Amino acid sequence: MELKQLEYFMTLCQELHFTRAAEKLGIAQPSLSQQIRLLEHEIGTPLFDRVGKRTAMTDAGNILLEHCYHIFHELSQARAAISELQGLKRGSLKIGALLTVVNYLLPDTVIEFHRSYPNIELSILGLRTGDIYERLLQNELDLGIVAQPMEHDDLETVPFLTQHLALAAPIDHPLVEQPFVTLDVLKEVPSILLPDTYVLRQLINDKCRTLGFEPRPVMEMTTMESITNMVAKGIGATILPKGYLDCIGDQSIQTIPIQRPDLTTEIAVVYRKNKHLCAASRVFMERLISSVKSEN
DNA sequence: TACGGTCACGTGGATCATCG
DNA sequence: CGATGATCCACGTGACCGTA
Repeated sequence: MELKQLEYFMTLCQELHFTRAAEKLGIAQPSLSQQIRLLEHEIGTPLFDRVGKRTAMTDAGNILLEHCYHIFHELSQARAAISELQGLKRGSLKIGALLTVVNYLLPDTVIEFHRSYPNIELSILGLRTGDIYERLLQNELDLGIVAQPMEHDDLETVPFLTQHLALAAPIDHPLVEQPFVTLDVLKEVPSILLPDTYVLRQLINDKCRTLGFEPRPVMEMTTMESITNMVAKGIGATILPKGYLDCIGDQSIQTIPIQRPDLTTEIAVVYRKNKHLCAASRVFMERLISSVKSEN
């Protein structure tokens, strides 16, 4: 059964005359007869009584007509809903972002986006890099925000920020007098770091290895918030994104730049190549990138 | 990407049935 | 019996699909 046949059927119901209905539809009369016959064949019962030259609707025809009104109404509703979606009036947007960027990189963009498009349902999930890639590939996320993006055939990557890492030490620590530190500092100072399943920690490990040592933190914790709490309490120092440290502005913590080597991570938006990038995803991505660029 | 086969659909003419 | 309208049938056209 095709929509075209239902359209022909509805016109014939209005006219109850094959020739006039065909003229109204802009087709030849035999075509109309043929399509109505196909429809009747598919349904398995006559929709019209042909009594001589008179055409009248059967009970089955009346029932189908009633349903046709619903079908075409639903269709017009669907068209309206889709056009609203394209106009960002409704819909949903699911973003998976690294825990290390959720707290300080996204809030401004999220707030601004929500104010502009309050009817878009926004989900921001703090996830680890591997989970972000996995969920993107399973179509569970619209956008992913990752550090140190990897190449993947099915994923598009848009780098938008080079994030500098810095040492965070308790305010009364002797190191805070120095204008900068080198990574060797991790050899002497007790440190609190993310576990080595985290991209940020892997980066620190790699850089330390090039300097000929392995970092030995006194404590490992999975959230940046808990790590900075420990630093503020004087347990040790840590290495975290400078942007995050500036953002929390904890008075009991001093941020010291790291030099030789510079420690940076590339932050990127990632999305599926073959998936239609909806208007909400596109707008969010553009706003995030422009907000980060205006701050740097 | 070009080509050929298949299929669905529309058209026009012929035919049939019915009405006045 | 002529006018009108529905159906049948052959044919043309375009879309789609598989293949080289």
